[in-house]
Amino acid sequence: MVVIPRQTRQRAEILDLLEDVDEFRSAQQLHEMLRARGSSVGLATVYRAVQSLSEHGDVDVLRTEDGESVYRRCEQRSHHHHLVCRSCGRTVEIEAGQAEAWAAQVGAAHGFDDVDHTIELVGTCSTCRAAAAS
Amino acid sequence: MVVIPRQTRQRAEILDLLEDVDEFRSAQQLHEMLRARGSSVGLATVYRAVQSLSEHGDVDVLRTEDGESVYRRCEQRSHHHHLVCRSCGRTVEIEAGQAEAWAAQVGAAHGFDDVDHTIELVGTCSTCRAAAAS
DNA sequence: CTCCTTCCTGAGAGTGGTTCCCACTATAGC
DNA sequence: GCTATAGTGGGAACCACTCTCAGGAAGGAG
Repeated sequence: MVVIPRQTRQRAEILDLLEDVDEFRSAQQLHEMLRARGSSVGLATVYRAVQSLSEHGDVDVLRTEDGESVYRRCEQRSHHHHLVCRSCGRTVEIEAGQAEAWAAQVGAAHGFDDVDHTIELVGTCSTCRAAAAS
Repeated sequence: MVVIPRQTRQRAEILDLLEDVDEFRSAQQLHEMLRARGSSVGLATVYRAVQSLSEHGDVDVLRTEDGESVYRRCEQRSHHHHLVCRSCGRTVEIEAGQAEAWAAQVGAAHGFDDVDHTIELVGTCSTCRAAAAS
């Protein structure tokens, strides 16, 4: 019942690009980067690709403060969370076992089942802090 | 330097409505509810009101899964988090001291400053679970 | 109470991210 | 190769949200 996406030039190029990028990027940014690389992929195709990739767990999705979806290919394929620099976008993948245990416990205490959690951290990384101080 | 918004019929009606509503609601939903009540307030005004209210900490904002902003007047005016039923929208305000301590600690461990956190929980409440089981 | 400044309101136009439509093209199994 | 089928792309459509700007109301000064 699992549908395997067809292997096309476009998907390959998008995956290649994602390998080279370390920060969360929007579909539009990815599209622009592809064009800058000289490859032509339609914007709609980029949207379809990142969407399908995220459904398969191959990329992670975040929503920015202004509602834009941003994507990133993470090292860890298993469930994890992110600590993102609000200035440069540098991203650290973090384990949140402790916070997740707390979430499950709080949910249970209020009689809730199947509790999903959204946990994301945003801060200023040491590099950007040093740059700002100068 | 704090700007106090002028007191108008529209803002009063929106606040009144928010008092009566217990779930997170979008600006558009609030607008519709106002019209249903017989009061006419422009959609733009609803957007402006909830935005200003949220900036003043009088209402809480959440982003739904599809990127829509939803608003709710909470009991606690101090910082807190939410456990929301994915089926009926029932909302419980929760303390997250434990999770916040964890967030600050993780941030510090990676050299990040001014770490903000987004922590929201979604589950199925006992009432909805019972209803689904029947 | 009245005037006047300033802010608020609202209808519609504009914006921007995302999805849809659909004719065309490329993939993968045979 | 051939064919069925899925993917592609450009533009239109969509939708939440914001802006514009002229008219109206709030509230302080006198």
